[in-house]
Amino acid sequence: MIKAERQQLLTKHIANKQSAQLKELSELLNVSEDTVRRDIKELADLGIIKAVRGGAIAHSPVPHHYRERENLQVTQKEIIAQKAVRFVEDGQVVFFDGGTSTLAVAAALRKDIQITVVTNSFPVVNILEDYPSAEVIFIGGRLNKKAFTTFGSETIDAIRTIKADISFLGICSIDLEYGITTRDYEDCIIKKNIVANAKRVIALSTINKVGTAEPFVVCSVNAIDVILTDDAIDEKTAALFEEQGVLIQ
Amino acid sequence: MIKAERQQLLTKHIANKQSAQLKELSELLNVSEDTVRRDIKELADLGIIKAVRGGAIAHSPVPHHYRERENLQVTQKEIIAQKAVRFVEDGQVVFFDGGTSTLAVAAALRKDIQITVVTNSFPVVNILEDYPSAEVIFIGGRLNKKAFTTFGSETIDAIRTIKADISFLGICSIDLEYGITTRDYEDCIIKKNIVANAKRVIALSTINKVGTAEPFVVCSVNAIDVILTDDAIDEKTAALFEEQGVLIQ
DNA sequence: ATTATTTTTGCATTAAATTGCAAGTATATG
DNA sequence: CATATACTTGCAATTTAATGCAAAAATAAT
Repeated sequence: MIKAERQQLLTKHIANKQSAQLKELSELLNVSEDTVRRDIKELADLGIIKAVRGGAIAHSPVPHHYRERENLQVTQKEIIAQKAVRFVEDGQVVFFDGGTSTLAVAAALRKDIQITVVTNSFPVVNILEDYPSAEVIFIGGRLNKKAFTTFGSETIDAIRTIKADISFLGICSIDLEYGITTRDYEDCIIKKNIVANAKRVIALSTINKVGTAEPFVVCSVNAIDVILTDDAIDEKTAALFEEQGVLIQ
Repeated sequence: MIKAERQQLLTKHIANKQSAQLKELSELLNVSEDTVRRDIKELADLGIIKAVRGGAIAHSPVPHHYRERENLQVTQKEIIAQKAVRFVEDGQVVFFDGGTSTLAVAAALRKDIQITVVTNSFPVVNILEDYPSAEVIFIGGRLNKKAFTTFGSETIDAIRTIKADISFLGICSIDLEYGITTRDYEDCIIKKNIVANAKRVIALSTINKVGTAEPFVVCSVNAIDVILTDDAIDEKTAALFEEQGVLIQ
């Protein structure tokens, strides 16, 4: 049996049984437990199943709570957030996109800030509940249970009626040639409308997302006003971004 | 059985039974009480269940910060909620007003229910995030940081565009003569529009709210289809309500 | 076809995690 | 206060994971 075939079988088995042990898989696939372990690791790296001690389990369909994922790259996001809050001034209308980067920015705002926040992200609202002087406008729509945001035509319509002073945009991928791109279609449409309706767009991107591209195009690089990253970008690339009229920090 | 599988089982068991003791879990999972204790600790650290002396209990479906007001009348609200869920059927569009009574109803829905929920209440969304088959439409607007709901003209506009099969209305005060009334003006406007746009209005009221009145009038009693209370109402009053075409339970 | 190169696989060794037990400590309950 | 119950801690036995290495298989190059 070829490796790919074996891994397909393994995946299917996990999908049916929800979980499986090394020994059981080793017997089923007629290979050593080491090989099963390696297969599991490969499939887990691709996000297809989840490797656990003793075997593998199916990926949980819905995350328990969005706070779980908040822990990824906390320090990098903190760096970006500190850069970002300097752009926010009292009296402004500020839009927060979904995602953990923008969430970190919201959490980094000083408690007494007097701004109007517009968002379609439930986690952002959770943070800002405790900010007495921040007026919060929530953009309604259909609930995305994975991202904890709203989406759909109502959301789009609402975004179009508000022209924010600053819009913080969480970035999936950004590239000089391809612009800003996302993996998710609905997310792309939302971001497109955010960009189109903001006076100033500030994109938040960890350095490893720079120079990558995804299927759905949000906008070209020159539609962005500022890009904030967690680390210094090499001078050559920085110059190329600045040629496009983008401030990169 | 591998650890991950065992912990999944434990989680499920707690979710069903709401609580469990060490011995019981030890027998169910065929491991020592020490191991159960360690599993509980791990799951508790992830926030999935809550460890207590002697075993574990389910996390309250309502997040902590919403719970301040929940202290009072939990059992009464549970009684109302159990009455309420019987009115909900798969395929319906159901509106949930803000407030703890309606929240209790949302929490009492069975996990696999297939309905479309419309609400302007953040706590309701928090509950329904874990309901895989429930489509959730959130009504946007300005954030009310005390009630954790949205309000304002956008909210009203959105409510007007949706005609729910059932609307659950949390009641401040209800009286045969004065009808349904509230203390808060904005809340009154919201409720007014909910009542005007629902096919069937189910009002939720603890018995002590019957026969009281507040400044702002939502609607007269005959605009309500059903009133659910936590205790039997005296027959004379009940008859008077039923004269107005209201089913009272 | 033959050789070289890469990939895959299984095994041995080492490192790490899990588990149950026991002794001591803390907490509840009458 | 006394007693029972539950919790903590350390430890040893067992299981599982990671790593390096060599043989086998597959693939590419000649």
